[in-house]
Amino acid sequence: MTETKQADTAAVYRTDRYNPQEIEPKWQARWRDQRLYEVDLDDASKPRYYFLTMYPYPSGDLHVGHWYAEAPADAAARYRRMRGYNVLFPMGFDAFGLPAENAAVKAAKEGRDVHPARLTYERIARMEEQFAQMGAMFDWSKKVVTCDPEYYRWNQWFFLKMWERGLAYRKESFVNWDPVDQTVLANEQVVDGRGERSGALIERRLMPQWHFKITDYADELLDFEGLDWPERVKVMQTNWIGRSEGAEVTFTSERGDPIEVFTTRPDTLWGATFMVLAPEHPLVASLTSEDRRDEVRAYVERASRMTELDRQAEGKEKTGSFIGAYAVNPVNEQRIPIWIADYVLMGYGTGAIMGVPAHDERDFDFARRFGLVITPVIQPDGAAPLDGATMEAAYTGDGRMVNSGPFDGTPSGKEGSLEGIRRVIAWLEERSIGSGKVTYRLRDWLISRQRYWGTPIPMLYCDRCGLQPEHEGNLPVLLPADVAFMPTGESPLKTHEAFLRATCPTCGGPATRETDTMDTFMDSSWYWFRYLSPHREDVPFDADLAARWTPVDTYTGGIEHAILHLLYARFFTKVLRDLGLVAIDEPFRRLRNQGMILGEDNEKMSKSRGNVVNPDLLVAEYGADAVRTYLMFIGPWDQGAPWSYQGIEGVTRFLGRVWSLLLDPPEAPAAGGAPDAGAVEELRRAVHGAIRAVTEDFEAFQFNTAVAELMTLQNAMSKAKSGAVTRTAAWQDARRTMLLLLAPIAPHLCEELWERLGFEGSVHVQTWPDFDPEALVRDSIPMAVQVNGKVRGQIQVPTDAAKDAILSLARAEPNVARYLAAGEVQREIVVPGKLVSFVVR
RNA sequence: GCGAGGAUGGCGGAAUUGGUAGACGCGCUAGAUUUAGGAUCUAGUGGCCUAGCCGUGCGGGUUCAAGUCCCGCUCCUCGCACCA
Repeated sequence: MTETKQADTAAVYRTDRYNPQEIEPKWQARWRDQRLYEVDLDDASKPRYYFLTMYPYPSGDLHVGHWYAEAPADAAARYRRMRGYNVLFPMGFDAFGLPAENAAVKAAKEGRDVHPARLTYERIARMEEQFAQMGAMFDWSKKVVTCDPEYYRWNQWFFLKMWERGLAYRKESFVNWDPVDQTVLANEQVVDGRGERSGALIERRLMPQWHFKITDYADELLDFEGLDWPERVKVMQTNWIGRSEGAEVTFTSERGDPIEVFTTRPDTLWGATFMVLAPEHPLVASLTSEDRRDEVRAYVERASRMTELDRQAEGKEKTGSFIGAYAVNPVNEQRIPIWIADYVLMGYGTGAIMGVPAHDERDFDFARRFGLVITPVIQPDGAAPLDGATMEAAYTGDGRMVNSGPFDGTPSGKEGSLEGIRRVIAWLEERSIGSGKVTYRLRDWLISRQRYWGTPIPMLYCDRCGLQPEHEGNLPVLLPADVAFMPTGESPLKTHEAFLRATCPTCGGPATRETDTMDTFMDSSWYWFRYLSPHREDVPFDADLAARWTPVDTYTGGIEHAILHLLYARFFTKVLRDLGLVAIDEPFRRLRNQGMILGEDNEKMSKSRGNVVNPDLLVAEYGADAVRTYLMFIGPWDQGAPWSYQGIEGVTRFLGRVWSLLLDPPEAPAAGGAPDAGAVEELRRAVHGAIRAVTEDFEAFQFNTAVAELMTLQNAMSKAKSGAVTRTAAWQDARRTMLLLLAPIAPHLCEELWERLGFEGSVHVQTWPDFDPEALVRDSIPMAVQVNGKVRGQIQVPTDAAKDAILSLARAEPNVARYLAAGEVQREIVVPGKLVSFVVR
């Protein structure tokens, strides 16, 4: 009888080493079958928490970067759920976009037929399988796929609403043309003069394009009040919006044409000795004198042909051309020459500037290059009077106004006193020659793309009625499936007869459909609302659910979206608010960015370098839990780190140790078998210390130290483990706590152990443990003793008895005892667990 | 140039309000086990001229006490950059 029982016990415990390949698929299937992660959005019994991670583009393969983005986020979401929240953690796919279309074009070149839709849905299916391997708690019942007509019809619907409000408009303008991808790009998508995706040199072209009026919201977008966002993201957006305050002043050509300029230094108006217009400025042609015509035309043409990169490559070396005309400076009636130069940009301010070489570095360079007059009008205090003929650089600092008519002597500048600037603006306004003005670097969002694989813009061209919006009832304007991709890369919509043919919603006559599609950033500007009701056909999203579930509590994703996506998403949320669809101003309350995983060689992973780490192989080799744990342990999440195979071996060992630590039968009890009270106390302390530390780490997104704490707990438990200790309640508590704390990180392992140890239910629906502060208090702790900064020894100190500490010290340190006796101790500083210092005279 | 962040062992990285720097892991060393290797376990591991001294990029400062605070530098990463 006894023998049988022992054999049974052994059978339970003898497993078996930790084998993730066996347990992980089992639990993934069970969680799916039990619908463990489906969220009831109407459950009001618990506080709501919306945890969102940026949805991926369906490239067809989950790489380590996806794991790095999603696995720690999943752990954080699981933690939040264990804290008692009803957590929504959805996932979807950003499914429109160029790669799929380019694949189709490439196939067409090779005589094969590949449709982007088929390709995209295949890739999505494959990536969903890979996502399942991660063991994440995504609620797939809320899945959003942006190339589904049920999704993109709402892009079209929003577009129409924005059209009605004047927030969407079509305008001919200079645009960034990507000759490789055969489409225009938003300013945000041009990096160093090259296309963000293709890397091709961007050309400037004048084309009619669709825009969203994001500039209407520039000021509001500068306000990050109440947002818990990384500083650098806020700074990047602020710089991008580029607000500057100044004045708009009207100069006049000799002939009488008004020429507006923008300046941030109206206090330097008296120092304007020339004007510069952008080469594209509309007045250039008419103002240019006969004798300068050829040269000016040549300059304009050269500038227009230049790519953005060429313009930048010119560096500080200024070029320009005098146009043979003069303007009158309205403040002092001075006659000044008008030039054109490409350092003046048509797209910023008014496309024209006043040249104040004495107080602007660029104007100074330009004046020096072309021998123009330099007249100082700001005199720095306590310096020799500035002389335009001998100045070696522009003076951009503060000083007193000189040579400035009624303002002479006024303190002025950007740094200290703004008095001069303020008074000059008031003076300009009185005389109606200028006014205070705020200018932004931000341009309107160019949303049209000359591509097929995107949301068709629901607009029509009618010969009789002109530009007309499609009827709401006719939405969605479907992308035709039967298209032939041309090797040229040109959008097949342009030649698709059935798509082009439409009926004018106003006159009923024939009309032609717009063939441009929308930027895919449109799709990602509102997808988190759609997760709440992904299949509603009557509204883009359930307003009631949106009211309860948004703004998103925590949003995570890559820093590369600091400007593009995040700025558009904020803009769009404000538009939705103004359309009366939501009541919030900001979409994401808390934002956290993960860094990048580099190859083992500390370089960016790339096929050509051969340093790519394949997560599928990692899962096969180490298991998903090990991959998750390692990615969380590898370093601070926002920083990223180089991959290390030795590193993942380390966490694999840790998980294996947890496995055998919790399952293996204890050694035979020592003689007598009474547990050592000190050891039990030490174990309790380790357990509660871990609860406190891991909790804090999860709150702060410090996953690396959370894992480190659990390793420390494992070490403490291994040390404490003995036959006697394992019979105590403290050991039971330690086992349970270890599983609860580790569950968000290594969900499969913990679920398996939870079951094997006979605990109730699923570990993932348990409540996160609280730590007991009492458990952390030591009755006696070692302290270093420091006197006037020198460590003089170590003593055991009862925490609640500073007096005793002094007495102990007095015994240990004769010198201090002497001071004490002499009453010379000024104060003592006792820091529990740290050290004791004494300050003596 | 402007803005943000950073510099800590052989490596990745830890260090509430200033309180015994180097947690945790990797690597390394020794031992146990093993026919051997691997795996696993145990102990050790900042440096040095080792009763002690020196150590957190450099130079000053504040403090009983500085990786942490202040002043002045150097270097690195990222973002923006002729924006008037």
